[in-house]
Amino acid sequence: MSLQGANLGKPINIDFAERVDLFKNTFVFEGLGDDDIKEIAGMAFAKRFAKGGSIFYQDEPCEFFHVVARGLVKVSICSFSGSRITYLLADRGEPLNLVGPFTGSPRFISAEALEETIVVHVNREDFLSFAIKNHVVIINIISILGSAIDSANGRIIDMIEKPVEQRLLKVLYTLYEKFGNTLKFTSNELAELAGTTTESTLRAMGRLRKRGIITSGRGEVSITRPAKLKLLSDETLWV
Amino acid sequence: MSLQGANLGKPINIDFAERVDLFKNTFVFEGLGDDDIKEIAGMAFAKRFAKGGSIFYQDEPCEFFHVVARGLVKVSICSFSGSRITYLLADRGEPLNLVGPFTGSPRFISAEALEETIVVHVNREDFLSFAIKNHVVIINIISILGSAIDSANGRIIDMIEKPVEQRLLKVLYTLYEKFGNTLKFTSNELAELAGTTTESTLRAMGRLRKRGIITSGRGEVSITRPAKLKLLSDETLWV
DNA sequence: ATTTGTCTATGACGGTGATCATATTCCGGT
DNA sequence: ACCGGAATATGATCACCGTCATAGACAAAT
Repeated sequence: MSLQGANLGKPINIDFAERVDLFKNTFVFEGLGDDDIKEIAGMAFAKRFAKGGSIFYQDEPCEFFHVVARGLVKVSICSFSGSRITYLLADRGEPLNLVGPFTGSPRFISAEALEETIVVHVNREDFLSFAIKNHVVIINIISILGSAIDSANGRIIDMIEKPVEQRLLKVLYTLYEKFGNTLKFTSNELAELAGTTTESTLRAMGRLRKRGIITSGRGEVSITRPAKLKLLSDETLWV
Repeated sequence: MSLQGANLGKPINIDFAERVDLFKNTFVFEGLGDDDIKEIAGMAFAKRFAKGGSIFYQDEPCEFFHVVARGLVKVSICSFSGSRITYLLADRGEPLNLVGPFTGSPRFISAEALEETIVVHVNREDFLSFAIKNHVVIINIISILGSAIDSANGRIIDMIEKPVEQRLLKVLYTLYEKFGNTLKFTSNELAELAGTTTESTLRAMGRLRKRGIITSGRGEVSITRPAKLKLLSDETLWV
């Protein structure tokens, strides 16, 4: 159980060239010239987080713009009563917080490393003035936020009209497209994506196993019939 | 039943001064100087829509930035199977589409006038270059989008952990804060906000009526005990 | 005045899935 | 090597709520 402040991340040095390479693969910066990329890369510094480490916590004011350089980060939102949904699974090149840098105010999300992870930070104000100077960045951010809103609304509709099993299929197919055949997630993590309980996820997975669509072991699921999966889950999420 | 293109809205003239006044009350433009407000107001023109009229329809590419000048507009998203959730109830000063102008691409939302309504339009490109020139606008937009994302995620969690009645309480309290004691909405419209069916909404309303929290008539609900309502629905939505 | 459609209202039914409980397996830490 | 915690697995229960059906009230239209 990762207590707040338990794993704050250790500063770590990564090459300027490596940071440039990272930002060239970051969608938010797509459309920028090399010089601009270098400018923002020059302001960035990195931290390393162990599995389970907390990159930021809900209700903390936003100080940095974060981009994952290596590893995998789960961004999730948790209710008072304890239910939690994960909202983004960010790997290399994906930012963790697009809104925070603009408002500075805390939001109800927290970010946790799902494996050994390196996250690159840029000071909020630096990122802000850089974004404002470079319109492309703004447009990219707004279009990503638009997708996020669409996705969230889609999930609401799915909660209304789709049974657990179909939501899980959608989750699995989305993850398959992003991470490939072998998905290193626990049933609990999948449940947080599908908006259901661990038990229901386990039961649904049992059925999918019987139908030969997946195999599963402790902390991992393998897609054996992607084509069938695709067929069954017509749409995908944005995760 | 409003068929596509049935009510496209009639061009209508409204004073320059009136447009300026509108934009001064539009949160997206908060922080702008008078001259800037006048500049964007100069580019705006208005249309009138009858009750039930369609301001824009899903899958249409975005051509304009829209702001409600008078009346009330329901922005909603509809699934293939027909379930629909309403995502925004916009009255005077509220924009209908913040993302569209930046991407230009169609999104899965549609906007319908709930009463006699006047909507002010600005050409997408005009609005875009204006926003980019004026950083405050960008920051305002991004912070609104952030709220929208938070709200949508909150609704997902509510779908998981709150029963219909509590979701309805939240909807009613939110509407009460925005529109006052008398809410001119049908049970079906409330259902689309609470993420449930018309029948379940009607049943829940019956219970609230028995508890003396509301009274209701055809197409309208009145809040008789706001304090109790507030107490029961600890949080509010962003609608 | 009659009709038509929308909105409200309520009953009956049945399934889904959350909750609680228990058992077993697997992995990591000491 | 042992122990403890986490993850998987599965059963039993039951309330919520979606679906279908029916009926009446009200408003607007012809």
